[in-house]
Order: sequence, then structure tokens, then C-alpha cells
Amino acid sequence: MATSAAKPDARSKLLDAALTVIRTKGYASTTVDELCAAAGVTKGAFFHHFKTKDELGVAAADYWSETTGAMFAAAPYHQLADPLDRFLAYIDFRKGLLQGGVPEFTCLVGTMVQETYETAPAIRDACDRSISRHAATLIADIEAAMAERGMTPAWTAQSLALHTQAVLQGAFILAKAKGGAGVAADSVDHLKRYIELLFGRTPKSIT
Amino acid sequence: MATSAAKPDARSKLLDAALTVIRTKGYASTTVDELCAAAGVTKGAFFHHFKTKDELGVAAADYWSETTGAMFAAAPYHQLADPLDRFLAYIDFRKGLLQGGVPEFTCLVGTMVQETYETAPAIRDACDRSISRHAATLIADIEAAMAERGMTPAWTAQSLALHTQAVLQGAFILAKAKGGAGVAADSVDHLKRYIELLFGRTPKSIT
DNA sequence: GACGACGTACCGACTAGTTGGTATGTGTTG
DNA sequence: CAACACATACCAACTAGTCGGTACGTCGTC
Repeated sequence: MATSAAKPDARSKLLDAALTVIRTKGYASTTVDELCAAAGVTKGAFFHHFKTKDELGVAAADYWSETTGAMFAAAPYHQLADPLDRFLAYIDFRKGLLQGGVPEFTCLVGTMVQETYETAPAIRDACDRSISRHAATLIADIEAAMAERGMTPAWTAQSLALHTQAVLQGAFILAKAKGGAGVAADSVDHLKRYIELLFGRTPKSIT
Repeated sequence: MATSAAKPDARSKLLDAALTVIRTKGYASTTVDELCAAAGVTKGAFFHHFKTKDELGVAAADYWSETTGAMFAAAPYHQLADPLDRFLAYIDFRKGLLQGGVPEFTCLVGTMVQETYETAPAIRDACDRSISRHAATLIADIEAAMAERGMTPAWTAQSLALHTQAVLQGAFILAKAKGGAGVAADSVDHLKRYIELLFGRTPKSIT
């Protein structure tokens, strides 16, 4: 169910399974046996590819970075000419991803880092890398939008890029608490409105 | 160490311990034995007061609501005359709480709901109540600020109150990933700037 | 003397990780 | 090309320890 089609090896089947199972149950509550069952492999295969459960955690975070990174790289918002348009379209794109069940649209590394930041530094670092690298893909557009307007604000492009990630992560938590994507979408709307106001564009909403 | 002073009974010692231990290690990784050790009570006492570990989880979320609720109710930002000033001072107050180690300023229910939203509905509901009730304490001020300005925007006071919670929760995740309060403070700054822009107040930052 | 608030001792189920082994290549060398 | 050496991928059963939960005893108080 959670495994891809072709004829993937045990390692990638386990990583695919990890994405869905961990996002559903959390990292600590996910057992190795459960992962193996979801991937359709044996425990021996698990420990052949990963020395420990934590090593799978790191690998899963890296794998998450790769797959989502490729997905965002291929997304249509890059085709827009204006950098601010691209940034805003990125946010629309993120909002559009809020479909299906909560485990399907929430973020693996945001989930994992909450449980492991004090107990598994390697996983925390992998999660940090994943978030920070993704945020970094936004910085160039933000800086270009700032430069176009001759802005020299008190905040940096990086801090705004990270703020967008914070809003998304927080929106996921609200979605988990309330059991639906609705609150998350509302929060993303507020984020978009902020950016429009920040760059002097009038939001659609009437004040 | 984590227990309060007076002469508390085992139940409140366990709840106090739960706040710090769960925020540090997460809910699933926190064992009953560990909780008992941190509270200085025995396992018998634990299961005398709580039928199951999950029942403690629910009680801990409720306890979190009570203690933080009392703390926010007593906070100085309520004394300001203008509703928007109160709202903005609330945000400053939240920023001021970002002190000490990450486990000390992060949110119990935000942590717990991530791990339990699919597996323990009772805990999820308790976390939702906690977040939603806290957000609700902001709604009156937001609505008053809107009314004062004759605003009829596309967003609701409730959605803005929830958005502030989303930003804070997301800021906590970034703080956990990066190991410090700095990123969280930056995100709260962005949140404050949004609200100032939204209500037509010029932020301090030069654009 | 009964009842609530604990403490002590323990159990069964589960969990991360191990062990020893098989199947299938992949070079390499006579 | 055949035979050997060696590596990789994987499997099934097992282990040592952990975890949530239980059974039952004890102490103090009304």
C-alpha cells in the first residue's frame, strides 16, 4: 500500500514505508517490526541496511529531503517571471498540497524533530538540514523582490524564508489537533497576506 | 528537581514531572517508570491516580491548560487600554518567554498532539482544547481592534488568533531543529509585523 | 475497622538488536 | 570457460532487556 511499484530493494521499500508510518504514529511509537511489515521485508533486511533504528531515522529525513526537494524543484511556480510572484505562487502551491488525510500532507521532519531533538542529535541535525535547505530555495526570490523595491528592512530574506516554514509547521500542528486541513489553510492565507503587505501589494481581502 | 516545593501529593508531583519530561523526550519515549522517578513516587502511586499512561497524558494536557492559563491571565499585557496594544503586547510577552533551554519554553500540547493525533483521540482532544481555549482568550481584543477601525476583512478574529498559535508552534519546531530560541524570536517578530501591517500600524522596521 | 493513599514485587507482552545461515551475484585466475 | 574466492542482499529464529500494567501489602486517618 505504501510501497512503490517497480521492483525496489528492501532499503527503499523501508524508506517509503517510514515516510507514511512515522508521519502517522510518530517516530518513537513506530516499531522496527511495524516498518518491516509495512515494507514487506524481514527484520534481518532492516538491520542489514541500517545499523540502528536511529540510522533509519536519519536516512528517512535525508530521503524526505530528496523526494520533496525534487517535487518542489519540478513545481510550476518557478516558471513565473517576477520573483515576488514566484514566492507567492510557492505559498499557493503549499496551500494546494493540503489535501487528503493529515498524515499525507504533514511534514516528516517536523514530526521527527519534536521527538528527537534532545535524545537523537543525528536525527535532529538531519531534520534541520532538511528544513533549512528547503527554506534556502526561497531566499533568492525573496532577495530579488527586496532589491527590486529597494527595500532595506530590519529582517533578512533568510528569516522570512524560515518564517514561512514555521507557519507551515505550526499549521500542521493545528491540523493534527483539529483533525483537518481547514485551519492549516487559514494560516497559510494569513502568511500570504503578510507577504503581500510586506512587499506593498494589496491583498485581495478587503480591510 | 522538576517537582514543586510545598507538600504536594503524588498526583501533582507526577503532573509537574510530566510537563518537563514529556517536553524534553516526547510523549511516547517517556516511560511511566521515568515519570515516577522524576516525581519521586512509585509505580503503585502512578496507577493509583491514573488508570493508564494515556489517562496521564490527558490529565497533563488539562494541567498544562490550567497552569499556563493562570499565568497568561495574570500577565501584565491585559492592563493596556487599547485592544490592539493588548494583542501586540501579548505577542511581546510570548517572545519574552523564549528564555532558557528549549524544553523549558516549548509547548507541551503541541509536542503531544504530534505523536498522538492518530493513535490517542482523547489526548488529541485535550491538546486541541488547550490550544483552542488559549487562542480564544485573544479573540475579544482582536474583534475590538477590528471594530474600532471599522474593518470587515476576509479573515476572522478566530482565524487570526489561531494563526498566532500556529506561528508559535512552528517557531518551537524551528527552535528544536536549530537548538536555540533565536529562530523562534525572529518568527515572532514577523508575526508582530504582520499584525501591525494588518491593522494599519507602521512597524518599527524600515522598508 | 474501613477506606483512601501510597509502596513492593512481579508478570506478560513487546522491542531493538543479534545470530547464523542462504541465495545470488561479481570478479579473477588457471 | 570453469572453478574458486568473496561480497552483497536478504531471511527466520532467537535473546536480553524494557514497558505498561497488576496483585497485594502497609500505613495513616476518620
